[in-house]
Amino acid sequence: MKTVFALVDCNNFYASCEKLFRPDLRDTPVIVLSNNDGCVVARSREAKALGIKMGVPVHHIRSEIRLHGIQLFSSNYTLYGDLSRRVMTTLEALAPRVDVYSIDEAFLDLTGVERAVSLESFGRQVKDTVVQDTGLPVCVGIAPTRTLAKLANYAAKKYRATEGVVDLTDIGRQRRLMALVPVEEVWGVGRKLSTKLQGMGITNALELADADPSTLRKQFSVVLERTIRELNGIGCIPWEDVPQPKKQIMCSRSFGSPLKALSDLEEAVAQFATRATEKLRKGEQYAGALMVFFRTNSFRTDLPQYSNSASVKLITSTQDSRAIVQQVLSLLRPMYRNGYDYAKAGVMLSDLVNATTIQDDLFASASPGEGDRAVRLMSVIDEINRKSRTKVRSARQAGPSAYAMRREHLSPAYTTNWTQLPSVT
DNA sequence: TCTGGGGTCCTAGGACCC
DNA sequence: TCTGGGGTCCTAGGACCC
Repeated sequence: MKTVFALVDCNNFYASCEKLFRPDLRDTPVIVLSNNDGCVVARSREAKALGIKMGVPVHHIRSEIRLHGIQLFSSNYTLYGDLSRRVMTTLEALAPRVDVYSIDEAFLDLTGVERAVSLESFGRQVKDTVVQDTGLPVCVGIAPTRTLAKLANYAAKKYRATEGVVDLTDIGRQRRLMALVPVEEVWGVGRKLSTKLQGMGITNALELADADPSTLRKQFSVVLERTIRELNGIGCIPWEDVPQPKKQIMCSRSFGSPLKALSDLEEAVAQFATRATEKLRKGEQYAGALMVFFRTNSFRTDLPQYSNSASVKLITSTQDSRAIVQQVLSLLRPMYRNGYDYAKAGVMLSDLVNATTIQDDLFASASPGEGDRAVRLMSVIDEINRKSRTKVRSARQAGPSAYAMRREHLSPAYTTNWTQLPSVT
């Protein structure tokens, strides 16, 4: 049976989430900002039409914001995460297999669907059901491979006549569309690669599809070879039946205002280490290595710059916040230099393993039972932190206000906090 | 004044071994 | 002038994704 994928992708996801609870903004241009209200990370249809670009620093577009009355929102990941779950739940009821690819998109397995109903009408059903259940608009691209489904979704978004659904299972249709799509729009072809490809005369998706895969593999990499095959309808990215465990966990932030003192940086990285370890325990994993980094603001070329990072392999894999915080701090201290404005820092946990593959430290001095006690302590802390507003934390972690993120345009937690439910008046 | 955060995969090149 | 060869493992960094 022919494999068929659908890619369902929410339209302007973060901006749509914000508009969902603000019907008064229905036709108003809306943009959502990154952490610290730094860059534009999402734009409503109206904001795109005004030429607001993805990723621009918000202070570069102050005049457009004033001129057009663009509404700003600080990113509200609690809200987006909750609405994302609702969308995915709806999709899981519609298709036998759903692969959640990111917060706002998922691949559906539509293999065999065609025997019951046309793919296009199934796509419309998906789109209508999601908007009915969640209020969020989506587009649906249908094709024999993931890369072509991405392309179909691109067309569904770009061409209004499609009404948000494109069935790209027909080869003639694939080729006609590919001839219209610039090569940089192909999934897996980024800025660097598209510049090089254009230099070779490959400017659209069709020219890439018709290029020789093994030649381009030698010149670039196996990734591009796979992309070419996928454009030709040969699937190279199969279904994963078991979700793959994470391989690394990152926690990093830019600071709302720069930090100078070692003690401030210590507080920050201790907090990142703690949060990263919480994620680790949530996935029931143990870290075998960790890395800490920090840096000044590289955009401030007028200021002295310094950045550094260090990593260490742990003798015993752990999920104990105290051990990880202690390691992170002992890496940080010798790298610290006085006299700089530090703008960002982070902690990365890697070499992640699950409990059954964990290897004990032959030379560990801990008495029997020590490990169990640590595990119990951590799970009690996690439980308290889940339930309570006042967090339990180690003495090293910063209090909530030490270097608070700028979030001047934050919307309420409409769906996850009883006190912030939307009200109808 | 002000420029995000969190991931994955692949490759090249060095270290080491016989 | 000529400077072994080939395998494995690991790491850092690049490129991509959303």
